[in-house]
Amino acid sequence: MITLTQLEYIVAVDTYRHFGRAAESCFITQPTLSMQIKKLEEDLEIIIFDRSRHPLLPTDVGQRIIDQARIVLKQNEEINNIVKDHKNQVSGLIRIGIIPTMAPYLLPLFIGNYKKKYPNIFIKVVEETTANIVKLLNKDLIDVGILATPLKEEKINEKPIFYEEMLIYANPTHPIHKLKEITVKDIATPEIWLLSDGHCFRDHVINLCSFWELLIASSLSILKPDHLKHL
Amino acid sequence: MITLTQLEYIVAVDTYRHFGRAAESCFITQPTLSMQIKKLEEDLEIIIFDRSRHPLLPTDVGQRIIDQARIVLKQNEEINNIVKDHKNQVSGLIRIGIIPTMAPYLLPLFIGNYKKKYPNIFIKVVEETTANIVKLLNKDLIDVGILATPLKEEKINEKPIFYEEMLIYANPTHPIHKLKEITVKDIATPEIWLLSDGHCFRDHVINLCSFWELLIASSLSILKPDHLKHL
DNA sequence: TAAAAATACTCCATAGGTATTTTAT
DNA sequence: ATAAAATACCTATGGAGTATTTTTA
Repeated sequence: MITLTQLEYIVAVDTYRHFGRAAESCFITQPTLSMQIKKLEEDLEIIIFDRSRHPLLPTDVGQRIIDQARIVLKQNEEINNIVKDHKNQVSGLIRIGIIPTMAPYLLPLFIGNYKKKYPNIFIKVVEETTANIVKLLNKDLIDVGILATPLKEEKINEKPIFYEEMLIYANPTHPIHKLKEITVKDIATPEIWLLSDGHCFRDHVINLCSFWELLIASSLSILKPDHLKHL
Repeated sequence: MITLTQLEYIVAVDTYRHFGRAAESCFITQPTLSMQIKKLEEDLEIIIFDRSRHPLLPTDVGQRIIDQARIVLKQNEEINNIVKDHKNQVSGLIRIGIIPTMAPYLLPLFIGNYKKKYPNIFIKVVEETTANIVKLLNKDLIDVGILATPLKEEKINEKPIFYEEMLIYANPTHPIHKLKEITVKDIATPEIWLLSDGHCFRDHVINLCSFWELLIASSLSILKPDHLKHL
């Protein structure tokens, strides 16, 4: 019979791609972890990890099993949430990944109230790039990511929390003020001031330019907390 | 730590509402079952079953936990399906509940092909009334139900497999032949021939009458296998 | 030749059993 | 009085440990 413990162990090995560190993360020794994983593999008559690769890699079936194991564990965690909810003792750690551009404007809007409502929840915030947040989500090293959508990542469930107009700010004397509609060509100029390369909002502007050929706005307005009043 | 075994046990007790029979269904003795359930209740510091009621009943939290436990177990079962799928050895038991009116016409349309494709699957068919099929589904005593929708049961996922016209068959000399549209009043007559009370198709006709006030058909055409060719 | 995973063995916590008592209709 | 669940006690499987060997970049 498969055990939840075994599922935790294969998920840990998948996360760390290293038996020793995975064992440590589960607060057990490496031989114990090896033993349990071997037992699971023998029970299922399936090789889950290819140890010949370095760093080790799950096999194809192994990956499918691990993905399903993550679902089982998440659903099992829900039981504990039901219990805690019933005892009015919602507690635990919530790990939030957020892009640095949003962090100082978004977090103050809810962290305070949230801590007041759930004093036993600890909130850990990591500021990371979009790409890294996606990686951390996929490895279950964070619980939520706050970033600019859409991601089009299969395993990530997106929930828009607000939409933003994109605006262009220009000097009143700038010729752009006379235009009714602003196209890509009108801002394809070195005069434009964007976030530097690597920032997702820059990518969004670039995407808008290349795909839609019609740019309505710049990314800078995102930073205005006024726009977030309804949160 | 909660174990999958414990989840199976509370689900069994919920299903049978009886420790002895639940234990039997899990192939263990009653004291062992009692012990595990007590242990789970102590671990969670929550009473799951109210033993003072006869037959015993889950508490409110208990019911929420049991419902979640069923989800966890189903998701865990998926791991075995992945394994079997990988070994091209899809096997197991599929329990189908079907209303007697449909059974002899629907089942022959797929059972044969299905058994050919998955020779290691055993199919168990029970013919039951709609109400009983719903009960069996909720208790996980069957895997699928085939019946006339809609049920409006919260926990049951409906998937229409085909729609049927409802037709009225009448003697050529009957005055109904002269009507362009047939309303409830036109068939509110003792002449109508319906399935007897308790049959869901009769209920459907009754519902059509009371809610839509316009009846297009009778239930009898359901029985014509010609209508199922596209399956 | 290091670092990582597997193996050998020991130990003890606990799932499961049998026999019996307690509790509730 | 009877059926059902809880309790007491025993057994043995297997999860987890330490020490060591094997494997491979």
